[in-house]
Amino acid sequence: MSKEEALTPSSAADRVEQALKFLEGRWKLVILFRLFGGKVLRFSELEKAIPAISQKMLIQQLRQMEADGIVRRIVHHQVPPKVEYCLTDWGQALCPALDALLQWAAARERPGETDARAQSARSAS
Amino acid sequence: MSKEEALTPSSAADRVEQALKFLEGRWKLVILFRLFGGKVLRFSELEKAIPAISQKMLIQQLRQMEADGIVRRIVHHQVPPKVEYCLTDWGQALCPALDALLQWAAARERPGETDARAQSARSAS
DNA sequence: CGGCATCCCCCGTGATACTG
DNA sequence: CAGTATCACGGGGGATGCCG
Repeated sequence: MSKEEALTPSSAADRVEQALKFLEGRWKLVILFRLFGGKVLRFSELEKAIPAISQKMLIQQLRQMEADGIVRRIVHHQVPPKVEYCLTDWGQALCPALDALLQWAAARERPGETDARAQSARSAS
Repeated sequence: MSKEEALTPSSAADRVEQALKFLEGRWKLVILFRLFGGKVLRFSELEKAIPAISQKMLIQQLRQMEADGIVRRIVHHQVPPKVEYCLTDWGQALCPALDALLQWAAARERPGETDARAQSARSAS
């Protein structure tokens, strides 16, 4: 739809580059997948869920995504402190993409589904 | 769908992390979007399409993805040399995900479509 | 034209310790 | 428990030059 504003594919790729900026960073996607599906997790839960990440990185990536409007930070004014994270509506909008990525990842180990690896190296004249 | 094999979300996220490895790198996605839709581009065409990337990075990312079986390298034994790149079948399988990402990127500037930004900061008890 | 090698620098990333 | 601060390191990534 809206072919009139479809512009060239190059522009589309160009536009995506902007959006990609928000997902750059070694842990962004990983975290996002943890929050995938509207889950609300505490800081410590995320830490446990992603053992390989350092506290510093977790905070950093979380903060960035918060600033980008992808994740929401919910502070509970209690003691001990309790902070939860979840996707914003815009972040939720990423779910289809995240899901597609999931499909792809799954397909990788389920040959025949997408019948990859069917091509052979061919060198043109 | 397929709730039975949905296992825990954690496992899913875990699996994705593996697949994500293939897409890590500042330029992978950008390049992929350039090849999106089955396009076959020459090395120099990719260079022009992505001015911000250095030749070194372009080669590097391309080679990695080639090794990962995401893109195919077609060498034309001519002079002057001519090398083309395109997605492998598995790479093509990424298109749905890429497209979803495209949708997301577009939605960012088209509020009302996914009605993002409808939430308000809420601090639990 | 396509691609590799080299040099070099910056920042992303990690480990540790400290605060509220 | 959540988050900050500081230090230190490695390699990601840029610029340049040479080769097939």
